[in-house]
Parts: sequence; structure tokens; C-alpha cells
Amino acid sequence: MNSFFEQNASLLLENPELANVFENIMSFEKFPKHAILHEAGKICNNMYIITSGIARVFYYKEDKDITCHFAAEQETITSIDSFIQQKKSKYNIETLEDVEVLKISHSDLQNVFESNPKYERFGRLFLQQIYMDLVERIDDLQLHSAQERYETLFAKKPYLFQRVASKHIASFLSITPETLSRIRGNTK
Amino acid sequence: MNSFFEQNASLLLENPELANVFENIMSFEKFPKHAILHEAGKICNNMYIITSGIARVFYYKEDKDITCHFAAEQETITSIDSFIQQKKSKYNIETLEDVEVLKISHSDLQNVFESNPKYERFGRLFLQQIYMDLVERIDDLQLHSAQERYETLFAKKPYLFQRVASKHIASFLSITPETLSRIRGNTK
DNA sequence: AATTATTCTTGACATTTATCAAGAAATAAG
DNA sequence: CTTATTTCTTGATAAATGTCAAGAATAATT
Repeated sequence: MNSFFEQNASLLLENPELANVFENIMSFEKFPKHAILHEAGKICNNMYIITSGIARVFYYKEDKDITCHFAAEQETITSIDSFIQQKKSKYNIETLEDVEVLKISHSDLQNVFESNPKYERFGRLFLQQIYMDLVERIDDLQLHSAQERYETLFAKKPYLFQRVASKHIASFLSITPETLSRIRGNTK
Repeated sequence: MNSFFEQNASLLLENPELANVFENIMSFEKFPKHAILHEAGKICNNMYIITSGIARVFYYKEDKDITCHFAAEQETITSIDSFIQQKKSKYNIETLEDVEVLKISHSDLQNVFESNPKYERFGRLFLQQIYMDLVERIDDLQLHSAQERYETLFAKKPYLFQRVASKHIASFLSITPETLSRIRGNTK
């Protein structure tokens, strides 16, 4: 599975020129805990920048619920396969806390790109950034043990371990909840 | 580790407008088998489109040689971390056969982007494409067994199993050569 | 607050994959 | 073509992680 706009949204929000453009196409929304922001099988038209709370991307692999991305404050989340290619998604997006987001639609974003090609640059830079995150995640999965993957995630996103159910962290790390529980036991 | 411009280069080569621009900045080169196209520790200034032969990206993790990308005809290869960020690379690139490439330098590519922002679009689309490849690779690593990863790779790139040393395929699949050998034995 | 449902932990055991070792096969070098 | 080197295969064994089950802890519902 995969990560999804693993990156924080600073590239999009902290550029003064872009911020103006984006202000016009972003809308503010609130969702309660356990809300579904996107459902598998549909085309995902939106990308969200989370300003408060946590959400996850997940899907079902033979009945098992697999989390492939978490996003917290200042991070972006979308069903990336679907958003990029505008085709049906295999992923769901669900809030894990009450969540506040800035929403950007695919069509508005395309309009920005088409209005002036200079904005393509930010699209490219943003993709470069999230691409490097994926490279890191593959590195992690390709050659680290369950214990090491746990430690890496804990170092990067310690808050997940206090705010998110263990079973989701386990599937994200590609281990069983039992193994995660034992690893956490060891490390104390 | 990671994949690297996993994608074939058709996006860059089959667009008539781009083809013209690229023709001016691409140079043809030949390398013998086992040539080093890029060395870890240096900044990678070039991206290669392979027109003949196979090459791999690899690095050393505690003395172990880990392959993280293969590229054959019509595919691109570079030390992506370094090429994107123009910083020292942890990756090496090595030919596994006699190889012919089209070479594009980072600075020439940047000049194209800056000459007219409309070219940024292709950079963005190219990144989208290779991003989706990474998503697939993570999916594969996150929840498939050694046997399943073998089958996936065999389905996607069967020619690797005839042209590339098993040990490289094993490290790419994140298994030992012994396990790969046993899997291959089973499947016959 | 009490009850119910879900999630987490822990143990016993099974399975997968890794490690080590040695010979066979393939490749490279003389 | 012969020899040396590297890689591949196979077996025995060990380590890591998964599965199943049951009770404890936590969270959700009434």
C-alpha cells in the first residue's frame, strides 16, 4: 500500500503567491470522529489539508482493514490513486478524531494549473516532496524488521501512538496487533 | 529503498512538442557491462533513458548490497534522491549488460522548465506517473509474502529473471538468495 | 454509572523466512 | 580450453513473526 501526500502542506501554504490563489479555491470544513471523507469505489475529487485532528487512508485486502496513510495537522490527505488519475479508488478516508480541513477540488486545482503554467511548478515540487517520502517508506519496508519499523515511526510521529488505535498502527507497519503489542512491551 | 523512475519514458519521448526540446538536450552514450554510471557520495547530475540493456540502482546497507531499482529498454534511471534535491546520493548506478542511453543533465532540464513554464507540466505528469509506481511497490511490500512478491515481479518484468543475477532480484524483493532459490524451485 | 462491544495483551504453538554450511553450477579470467 | 571465482542450490537449524484463544483493559452505548 502506500503513503499519500505524506508531506506537510507548507509548500502550498507558505508561498505568498500561491497562498492567494489557493485561498480562493479552498473551503473550510468540519467532520466528527469516524466520518468517512471518501469511500472506495468512487472517484476522489478532493484533497484535504488537515488543520486539526487526524485522519487515515485505508482499504480492505481480503476482509483485513489495512491503513496506508495517516495525516495530522498541517498534512495533506486524499485518495491519491483516484485523485491523480480521476478513476475509481480502492481507498477509503476516515477521520480518527474530530477533524477540520481545508478542501481543494481536483477541478479547481486543474483550473489553477491551466490559468497559468507557472503554477505547474508547485504541483511538480509538491510531487517531488511526497515522492521522496515514499522512497523513505519503501526503504523502511524493504529492509527493516518489525521492531525497527516501529522505532522509525515512533521517532517520526510519536503522537500517533497516543492518538490512534494500535490496530491501525499495526497494519500501517505491516505487522499484526499481537506483534505490535509485544514490541511495545519490550521497549518499556 | 525505493524505486526510481520505475516508469517507461514514453511520456517524455512520445510527445512531439517535448521530443523536439529534449532532442537538443539529450546525448547518446554507451557503457560496457558492469560500468558505474553514478557513485554514492556524489551529486547525481544526470538522468538516463535506457535504449538498450539493463542497469540497476543499489546501495550498501551494513555491507549488504541492496538493489532498489532495475531499468531496461524504454525506462529511466537516476539516483533519484540526489537528482531531485541535488545533494549527495546514497545510491550507485551500475550497468548489468552493455548499455546504451540517452542522457539528460539536471541543469539542462531545469533550463527547459525555466525557459517556458508550460514544460513544468510534463515534469509534474512524469512525477505523477512514477509516484503511482511507488504506491504499487509499497502495496506489494506492505502486505505480500515473499512468494507473492516474486510472482508479482515475475508477472511485471519476466525478462529480469533471465537477464539479471538472482542475488540482485532477491535483494530487490527483500528476501535472501536462498529463499528466492527455493521459491523458484517450487514454482517449476 | 452500568452494560456491551471493541481493542489490547499474553501465552502456546505454527509458519515463514533467515542463517550457516557445503557442494554444484555458472561465469569470468588466464 | 582450463582454472579460478562467484553464484546458485539444498539441507539443517534458528529466529522472527503470525495465528488462535482467552482474559484484561478500554471505549462506546444505553
